[in-house]
Amino acid sequence: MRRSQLAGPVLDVAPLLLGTVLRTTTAEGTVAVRMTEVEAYDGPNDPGSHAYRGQTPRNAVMFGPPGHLYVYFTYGMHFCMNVGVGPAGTPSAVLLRAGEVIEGVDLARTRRGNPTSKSNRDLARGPARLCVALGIDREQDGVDLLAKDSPVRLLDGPGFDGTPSTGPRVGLREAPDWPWRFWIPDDPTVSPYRPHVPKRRT
DNA sequence: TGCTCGATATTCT
DNA sequence: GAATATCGAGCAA
Repeated sequence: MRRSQLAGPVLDVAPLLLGTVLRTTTAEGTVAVRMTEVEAYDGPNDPGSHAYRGQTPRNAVMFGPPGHLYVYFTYGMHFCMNVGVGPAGTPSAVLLRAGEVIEGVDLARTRRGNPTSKSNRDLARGPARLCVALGIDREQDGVDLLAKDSPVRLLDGPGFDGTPSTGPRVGLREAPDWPWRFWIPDDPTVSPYRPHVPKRRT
């Protein structure tokens, strides 16, 4: 993966990220994940995007140059991670939804809090789980994924060679029918589809 | 197996 | 005040 590739239209870039390897290195050790599921968010044209209503302190990274990490905190409890794509000033991003842990499995299991009873496929199955397994939080917001000394790196690699499956994005209120979710067909680490359900108050 | 519910940052109304 | 790009514990059937 090169930065020039990430500068393209988000719907072209999103499937390219399938099968690529993301590696984090911290004092605890190294964890690497092969991406199996992503979603595209097309900045100002997409009512489901955090950037749809303009720049805020939280989403500022999406407005910068491509190849930087956008991390946000949601539901009072969870982190999710995106790769900023498109040229600077275009706030498009690809949400990383799921992956397969291929390096540092023991550390990932420890971070997920259950070293024995969960199978490996659940370690990074879902965007919040992916962040936990990789040790991602707001500290990593804005890091350059293509810099050699970065704590979070998108590695150069072949990526997924086949035809990705597509479908509606998960859990969105706005534009739930746009098929901007991409995943590797038949991969067991792809997260289950959950439609948006409005929260009920008492 | 399939539901309801809580955790509470950030943004929007 | 209310909704949200979520997850998993706890409970009913």
